[in-house]
Amino acid sequence: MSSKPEINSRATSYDVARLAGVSQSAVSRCFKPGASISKKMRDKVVAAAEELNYQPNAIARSLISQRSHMVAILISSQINFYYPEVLFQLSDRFSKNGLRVLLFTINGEEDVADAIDQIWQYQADGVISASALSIEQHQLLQRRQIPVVMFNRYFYNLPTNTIWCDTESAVNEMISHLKDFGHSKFGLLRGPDYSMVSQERMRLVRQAIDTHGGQIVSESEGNYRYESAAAATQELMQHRVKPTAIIAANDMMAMGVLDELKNVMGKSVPADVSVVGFDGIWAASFASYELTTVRQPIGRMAEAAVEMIVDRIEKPTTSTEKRYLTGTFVQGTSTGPAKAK
Amino acid sequence: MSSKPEINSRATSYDVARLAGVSQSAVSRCFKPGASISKKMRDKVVAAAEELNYQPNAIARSLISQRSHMVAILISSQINFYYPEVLFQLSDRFSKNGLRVLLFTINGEEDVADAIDQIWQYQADGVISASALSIEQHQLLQRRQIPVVMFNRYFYNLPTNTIWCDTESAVNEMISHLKDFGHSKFGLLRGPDYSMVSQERMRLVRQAIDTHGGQIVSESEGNYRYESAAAATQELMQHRVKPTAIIAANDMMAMGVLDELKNVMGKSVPADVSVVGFDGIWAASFASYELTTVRQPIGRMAEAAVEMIVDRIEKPTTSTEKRYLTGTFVQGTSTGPAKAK
DNA sequence: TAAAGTTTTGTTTGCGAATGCAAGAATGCT
DNA sequence: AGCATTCTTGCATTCGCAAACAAAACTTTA
Repeated sequence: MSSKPEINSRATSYDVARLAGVSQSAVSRCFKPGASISKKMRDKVVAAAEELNYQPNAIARSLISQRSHMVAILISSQINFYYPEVLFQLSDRFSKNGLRVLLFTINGEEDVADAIDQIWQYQADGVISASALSIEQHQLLQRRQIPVVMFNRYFYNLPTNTIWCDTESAVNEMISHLKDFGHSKFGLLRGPDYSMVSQERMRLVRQAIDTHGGQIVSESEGNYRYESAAAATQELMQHRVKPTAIIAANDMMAMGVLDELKNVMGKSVPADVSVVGFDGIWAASFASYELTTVRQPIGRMAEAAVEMIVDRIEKPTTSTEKRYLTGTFVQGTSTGPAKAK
Repeated sequence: MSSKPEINSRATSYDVARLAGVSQSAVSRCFKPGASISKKMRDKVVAAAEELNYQPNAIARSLISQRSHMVAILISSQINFYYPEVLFQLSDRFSKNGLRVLLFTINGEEDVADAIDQIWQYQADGVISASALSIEQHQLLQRRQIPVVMFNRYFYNLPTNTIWCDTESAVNEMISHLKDFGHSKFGLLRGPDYSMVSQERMRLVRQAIDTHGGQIVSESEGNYRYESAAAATQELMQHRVKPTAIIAANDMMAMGVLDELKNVMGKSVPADVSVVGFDGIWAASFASYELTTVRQPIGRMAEAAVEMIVDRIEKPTTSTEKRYLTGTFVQGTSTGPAKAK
């Protein structure tokens, strides 16, 4: 209340107890929600605590209670607007749930290993992984009994907690939408071949193309990053039969494709070529792009991830679960009628 | 080494000590760099530790050593590509310095207050603030003896540790560049008026315009966000004397201006209007924008911030310091010759 | 009003590692 | 060899709080 310019050394629960004339355990109870304590006692303690500017030491509390109330987030530090969106969504929600975020930005395999050690050392209550994680690393965390939720990651035949975006019907809509515009020659810009997300997206795309008719006239592999799209676009367009629509495995690359087409190759989008992506990142909706895409419900996915990890922390024996949230088809202006031959 | 599918309960230094036939303090010393310990002892301990998969408990270590090796980062969760860039740069560097990042994404005043409490409770060793922080809140942290480094924030007349980008000469270059292109009628899109960054940038812009000649024909205020640029652009362009160049207080808004001009108002950039921004965010370099801008050396600034906070943690009595890193003028294609009248 | 039940409070121990101190081992020096 | 010096090691204590248990205070009920 009053401003205190002087330097306080940190007050402990004993200091508060002494000032309030009660025992240390009373102070502890006063700060533990749901503990049995009388109003009179609480008032006394609170008054003393305020006087001393006391706040419980979370470190000590973590040590004794074996619960740090910290959750680790592993996230790729790759320059891809998708990740920051996920991260901020997760972080906002964790703080609303009374959990602190221990952030690990991942640049490579060795960063993950390091992060896993730190998670263990800091007794993180749980882990959300939105970055590459090997099966071994996942198992290591399991052995250490740390709940893990994979965000848009997956292992076949392994019991993992996963939040996944189901894009099947949206992909169907997307291809149908392109078909309606008269597209039948597609160019595919895949993500890295090891990426399950890319594999799945491309599988659904092929399946939908089979269903609706049309053919894939050229293919290329990118690394999900904006920069990788330039060369890939050239490759896709140099094919003898040119695609009239390019399907990129994520928005970031789709933006790169669009930029390469429009600003480097002098093509017009969608008049000459249509472009679609995946993710529904914010930047894809900018007027310069207005991508047609399959949007992940990132907010809801983050929500679900937080719920799931909180459950697993509270009840570690809960069996694993995969939650599929449905992606939605978003029509932008990057798609239009196929150019007449 | 060998794969151990069974569930280990966590080993403590006592377990290791018992297995190695030494005292607990020997184990502790073995894991403390620079402690006095013989090779024979170290080998014994390391062997036992590996056998038990032991890693020191950072929580316990923090409690006794009064050093958590965690640094808090306060960062606005506003949708502005600048922040994620800063955050990832900081995070990557902290992990290289053996510090963990406790992330606080900030949505409003009350989030900051909450974060400050958590920082105190978790005994964070230091704080990097790249979000709004009131003087009172800053002082509270000072009273609690927690080193703070402000990232692109500032208080007049207060001893604070600050990393700041000095854009004076770059702004000069920018205006001179516009002048060379024949621009003399400028539209200013300010950031929020309380923002020191915006104040400073606009001050330098006005000063440079005074120096090089030219006039500000219209002004508007935005909130640094992409969306706020649309209406502001309309406002700027509806003036009786239309600006031939628009100067936005950050790239995010400059991108919005560009999009509004090109994609909504049907203008051409830079043929009809030139646009410039500030920050030098990655997205501003995309082919659809290629903004002319004043780039902050974000990497070096992050580096400096980390260095500074590490110094302050190691030697808390070090006097405060402001470090000004020089921004650079970056010429894109969003600027060109002023349209003949 | 006294016994039984309920709630509140205090006492004590322990979470897991770091560290000052003192004892013990190893080394240097004459 | 004998003594001083340096290096290692173990013992005991400490960090700040939580929680099991015991003791005390307060309610209820017959």
